[in-house]
Amino acid sequence: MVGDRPSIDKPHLDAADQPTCGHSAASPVAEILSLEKAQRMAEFFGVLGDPNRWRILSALALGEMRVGDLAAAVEMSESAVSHQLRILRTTRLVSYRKRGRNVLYCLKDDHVFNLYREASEHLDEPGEE
Amino acid sequence: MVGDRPSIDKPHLDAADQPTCGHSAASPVAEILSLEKAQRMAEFFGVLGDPNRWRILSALALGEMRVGDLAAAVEMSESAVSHQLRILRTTRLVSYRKRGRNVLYCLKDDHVFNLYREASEHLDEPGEE
DNA sequence: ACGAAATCTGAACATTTGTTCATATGTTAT
DNA sequence: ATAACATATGAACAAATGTTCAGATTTCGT
Repeated sequence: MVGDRPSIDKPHLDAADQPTCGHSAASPVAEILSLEKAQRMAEFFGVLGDPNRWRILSALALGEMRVGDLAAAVEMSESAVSHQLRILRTTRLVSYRKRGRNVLYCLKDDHVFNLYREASEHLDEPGEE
Repeated sequence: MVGDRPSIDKPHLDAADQPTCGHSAASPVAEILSLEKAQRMAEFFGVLGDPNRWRILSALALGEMRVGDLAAAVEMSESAVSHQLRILRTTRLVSYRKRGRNVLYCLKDDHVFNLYREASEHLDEPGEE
C-alpha cells in the first residue's frame, strides 16, 4: 500500500520546535478526567451523536410540536421518534407537557444551540480534510 | 408494572398555558437539518461520545504528549490509543508532530474546551434526575 | 546492516445502539 | 362503555463501534 494516503494527516511541524498546542488560557480541565466523569461526558455527547436526534432537535428549535407532527416533520416512524424523545428527555435536552391525548415537546434550554454553534465553527474551520 | 417510575420525566406543565420553551434569541438553526448536515453533526459529536477519548483529550489538555506516555496516563493499550488518536486526528481535535521515533500529540484548538464547559454546565443544571 | 523501540494498521470478536413490530397505556368523542 | 386516536414501551434483530491481537512501518543506536 503505497501512493496516496487519505490526504488528511500531515504533521503540522515535524521539526524540533515548540509544541503546536497554543492553549489560549486556563483550561476548564486541569487533570485527566476520572473514568466516571469521562463516562458522564461521553454519555451526554453520545446522545448528540445521532443524526435523527439532531433532526428532531432542529425541528423542535422551530417551536413546540406534537409527537405525531414531529415524526412527520423528520420523516421517521412515530415509534422511533418516541424512543428518541425518551433519550432526549432523560438527557434533559427537551421538555414536554401533555395536552389532552397529545404530548407537546420543545427544547429545554439554549445549551443545544451553543453546542451546535461551537460544532459548526469547528467543522467549518480550515484544516485539510 | 405499576409503582415507581424512573423518577425522571414529569411534565413541567400539563396545563393549557404557554409553551415551556423560552428561546432566548435567534437560534442558529432556522429549519430542520438536512440529513447530510445532521449526519455531519452526529459524526462530530459521536467522536466525543466515548469515555476513553475524553480521557485522552483531557490528558492532552495538560500538554503535548507521546503516544506511549498517553497510553500509560489513561491506562489503555498503546494500540487502542493509537486507534482513537486516528479518529481524533481526522476530526481535527488533535494535531501531532513527529520527533524521532516518537509522535507528539496535542489538542488542536479551544473548541474542545468550550464544548466541555457547555456540557458541564448542562450536566450540573438542576432538573430532577 | 541488524535488532530494539515507538507507532500504526487490519481483521476478528464482543458490545452497544437504533430501528421495526406488536402491544400496552391513556385520552377523547359518541 | 366502546371505538378511535396519540403516545409509550418491550423484545428482537441488524448495523455500528471499540478493543484485542498479530503483524507491518519507521527510526534510532551500535
